[in-house]
Amino acid sequence: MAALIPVSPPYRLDRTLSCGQAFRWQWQDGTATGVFAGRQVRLKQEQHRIRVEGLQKPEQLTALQHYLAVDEPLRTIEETLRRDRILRRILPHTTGIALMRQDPWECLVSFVISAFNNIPKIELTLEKLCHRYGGPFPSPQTLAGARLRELRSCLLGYRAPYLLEMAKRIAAGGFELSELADVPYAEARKLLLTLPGVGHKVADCVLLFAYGKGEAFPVDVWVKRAVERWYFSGRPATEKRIRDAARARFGPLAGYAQQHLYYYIRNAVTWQRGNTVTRRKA
DNA sequence: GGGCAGGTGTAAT
DNA sequence: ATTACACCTGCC
Repeated sequence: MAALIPVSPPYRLDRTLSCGQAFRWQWQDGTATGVFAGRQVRLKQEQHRIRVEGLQKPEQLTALQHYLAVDEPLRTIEETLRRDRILRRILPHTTGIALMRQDPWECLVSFVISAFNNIPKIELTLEKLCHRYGGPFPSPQTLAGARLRELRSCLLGYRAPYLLEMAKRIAAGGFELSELADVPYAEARKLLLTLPGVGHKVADCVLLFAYGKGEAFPVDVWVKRAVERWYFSGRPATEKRIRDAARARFGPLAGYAQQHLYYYIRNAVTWQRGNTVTRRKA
């Protein structure tokens, strides 16, 4: 049984799902496959709507709409971003990206794993975690009861203790993820930084991709390169300087600016080198 | 086979 | 506040 989600331009499902904010959607033949609400789901955009296969209940569809952020005012957002002369040049290649509203716990785990790692292995690790601990995604309680050795067998490497300690703290009620939603960006960031394995970059990813805090500007190696090249005349700049500059320039749309810069520089490199992006085989 | 890959923790300045 | 260095492990 298929359902339809209406979308308005310039929303683009392909760019939204493959701009680095979510790791668990596989894309092939114009269709995205992934897990949502505990079910295998297939998504395909047909002009002004998204065809959804795999969901039964109306409330699951509503939740999916929320997750995909199809209601984001992208037209207005991109219009504002185009006032920046760099983004004005980039946007034709990146238009349609929406910041999703992911589950905070899943997002947190995903990006702790992402540190000093590569994308195929991050995806593989998440798959192994879900497979070994069952469910659509292992809860804090489940991971809190896991054995360190067992976690390591999911390719977590040195990150396994971080995940275990984080899960224990959250499961024991020592850190309430849901409460961060109402906490302002700066304070929520400080709180996230107290978790093991969470540094500036991961904290900003979670604040942006799960809590919708638009001031967040995650600086990874790619965004660093992009900002140095296009905003600092090719001069090296510290991570903090880059973040401060971004917040000053883009304010609450810093996160959107980051997504467009990231998506563009990653793909530009790919285009130059001739389609050598490493994607894990299905 | 050696180096690389979406940073973070730790120690020292 | 800023900087240097080690780090699991699969993959190219």
